[in-house]
Amino acid sequence: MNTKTKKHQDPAQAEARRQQVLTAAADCFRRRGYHGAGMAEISKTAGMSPGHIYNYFVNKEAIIEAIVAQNMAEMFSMLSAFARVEGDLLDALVDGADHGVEKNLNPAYSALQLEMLSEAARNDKVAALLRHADQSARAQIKALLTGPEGTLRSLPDHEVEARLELLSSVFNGLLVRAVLNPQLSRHELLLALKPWLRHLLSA
Amino acid sequence: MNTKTKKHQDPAQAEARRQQVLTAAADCFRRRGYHGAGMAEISKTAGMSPGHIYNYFVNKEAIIEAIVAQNMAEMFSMLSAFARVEGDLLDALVDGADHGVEKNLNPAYSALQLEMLSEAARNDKVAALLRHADQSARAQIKALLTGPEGTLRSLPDHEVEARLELLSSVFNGLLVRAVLNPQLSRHELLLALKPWLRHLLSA
Amino acid sequence: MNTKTKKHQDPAQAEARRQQVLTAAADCFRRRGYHGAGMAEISKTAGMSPGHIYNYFVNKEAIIEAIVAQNMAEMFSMLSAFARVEGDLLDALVDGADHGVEKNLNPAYSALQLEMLSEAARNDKVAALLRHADQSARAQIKALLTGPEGTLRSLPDHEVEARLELLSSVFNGLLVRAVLNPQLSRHELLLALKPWLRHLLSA
Amino acid sequence: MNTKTKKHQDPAQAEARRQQVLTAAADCFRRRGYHGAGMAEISKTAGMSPGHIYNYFVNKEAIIEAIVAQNMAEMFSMLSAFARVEGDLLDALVDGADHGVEKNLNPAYSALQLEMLSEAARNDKVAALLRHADQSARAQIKALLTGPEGTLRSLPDHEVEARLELLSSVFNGLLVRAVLNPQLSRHELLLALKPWLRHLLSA
DNA sequence: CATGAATGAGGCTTCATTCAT
DNA sequence: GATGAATGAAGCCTCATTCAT
Repeated sequence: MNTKTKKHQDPAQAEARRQQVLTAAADCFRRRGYHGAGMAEISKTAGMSPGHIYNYFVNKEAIIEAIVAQNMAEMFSMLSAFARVEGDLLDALVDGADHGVEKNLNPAYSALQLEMLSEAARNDKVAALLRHADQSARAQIKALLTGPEGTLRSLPDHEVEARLELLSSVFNGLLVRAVLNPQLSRHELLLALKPWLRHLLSA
Repeated sequence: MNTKTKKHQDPAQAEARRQQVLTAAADCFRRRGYHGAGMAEISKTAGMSPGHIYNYFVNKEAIIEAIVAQNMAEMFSMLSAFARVEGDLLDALVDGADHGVEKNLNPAYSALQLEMLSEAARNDKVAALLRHADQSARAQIKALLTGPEGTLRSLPDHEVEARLELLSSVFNGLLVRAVLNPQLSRHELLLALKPWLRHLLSA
Repeated sequence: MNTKTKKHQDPAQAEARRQQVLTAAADCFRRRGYHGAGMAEISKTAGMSPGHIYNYFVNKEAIIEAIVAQNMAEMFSMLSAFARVEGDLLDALVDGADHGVEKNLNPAYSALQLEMLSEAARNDKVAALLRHADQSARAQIKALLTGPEGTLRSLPDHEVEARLELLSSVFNGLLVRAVLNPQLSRHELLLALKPWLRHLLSA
Repeated sequence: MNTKTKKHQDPAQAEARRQQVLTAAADCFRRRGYHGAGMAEISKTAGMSPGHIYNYFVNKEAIIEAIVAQNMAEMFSMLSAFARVEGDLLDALVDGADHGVEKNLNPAYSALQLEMLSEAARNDKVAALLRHADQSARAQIKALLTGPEGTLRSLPDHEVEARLELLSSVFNGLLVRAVLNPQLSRHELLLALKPWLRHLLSA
């Protein structure tokens, strides 16, 4: 519903402009934080006037909401890929860890994600979006693991839930690790992570 | 060096005042976030005038730095307790998970911690403090686990490091889970967490 | 001179467009006030693009000026009607009070009129137009009343002027009453007004 | 309730500051209109920083509301004076016309009043205040005129109401006359007004 | 003629910080 | 030590106006 606040004559170009703003804003939020980044800076980064941004977003808040929504969509499509995987699901998931670690440890990604998380503490809309994204992601993985060929199909629900929570916790934790230990070696972490992951995702 | 920027006549009372501010500020930051909390609110919560706060802190920034430093000290003393534990260290650590989960899932704690983490992304001083705290904590646990009676004393260093990193990641991740899944059942999480923890901390 | 700042190919259509804008603008000014109404809203109401309005008016200010000028013309033609009246002039004037009361108490008319009056306090052009309109109107009535068959033809000029001023005052005051007492009963007001009016317009 | 948004240590000085702002704002509103006057100009006129104004008024709107309220109070106390008059009430009222004419024809007073009236068209709070003031004023006069010694005590209510409405209309109309005919001679107007007034206020 | 995307100055308001008392 | 009145820079946002198409 946010995507079409105003009707634009050329929706394609309008969408491009919207993206310009989102990209610029994400960049600014990473560098200065949500509160630290001013609309002036965002507009300069986006290569457009401050006033014009308001043709695409009603608010500064609407911008971070759109970024959250976009992140949500990306994660969704990433997870959907597993549903279409050929061969062993478990292997695919464990192999996917490489990508997950890389992504979450990326300082830019981590910074923006933490920014949104702390904004969630005082902005209910952002919180709701993030929670919805998280819940959907967990639901998707759960469906895979408890489906007809899922490795956890025989486990009681609460056990599955707890494991997913643990899984989420580790990957979410990497966002924090990216800040607290930037030198962290991805390689050695994965060496310890993968066996545990395989264990966690098996009955 | 921050503690004594100016000489106070009665250092004891001065320290008490400082604490008043820190407690009040931490409270406000939790509720409103670092940027959301104003000096006016902090000063009212602390029961002192806004102007007076500047006798103890040069900046609003200096306040959050002091809070970070304080958190560091607390974590330190908590970990030190394990060094003095009687009986099996592994049992003690695994049992300590209850407390760790409870603490990190606490919304107020989580909110403040995330606030500091995202502040770290753009405030080097805060980042340095947090990293130092994190490193010290890991070093302390590492010392316990690789000491003469440590369960991991026979493992290669990089393996120990990776496991500690994983351990940190899970607990740090709980800060995020507190936001994304506030209904999360501590009990069931612990049921899944403890066996894994025991495994991680054993050779 | 405002009407033809730029040459338009088809003057007839140009004039129609101008009217579209004036009608739309008057409507918006009534509902939102001069400052409250934006060019965007006016252009939408007028069914034309914001940019295009500037082909007919150099300014937003020019629009309200044109509205004032138009009002002036309307009042002129209304008063001219009395000059052509058959039968007793006094009766015609007193009967005209119905229409005058109705018009001035109309909230939409009153709102726009007050808007223009307060704009006049700081916009000399608007002030000049309004004064010219007022003066012309009074001159017209004066001519009627002091003409060969006028009821006031024997009174000294200053007395006539004072009575006209009083007359104007009452009707102008209705604009204010429309705001301050919207429930005001036209009927009962007229009952008290008409005798006085007849008295005022007789020697 | 507006008077005490925040507690001030020295209420006397606080009230003085409030008055400074009100006086300055009324001045600016007269010269530039409510929308035309910026907080910057008001603050400069009031001899205080823009930010500080917000210690006394939550809003720009609250300022005009306070001005309206103040006007209301003034009118109240003026009318109350008639209640305590010795001698003939009718004479007192008719004599009071001098003051009423002088006041309403004053360009500064008229400008501000018209500003508030047109603001009332789109600001319900302002409208409510103005209507309340007007109603109270009429009620006060009505009480005098229909009291035990009132000249209109024998008239039916609707007749009294209509006459008061007419009375209000004439004086309100002077606000408009001040704009439309600034040269208007007070003296000659009064000559025509007073007899009519005496007639209107007698049975 | 007509559009509407784009501009950017300026408006209201907040808030960390200072300083006279 | 302690206050809180006062500051003013900076933030978000609006809107009259322009101009490429």
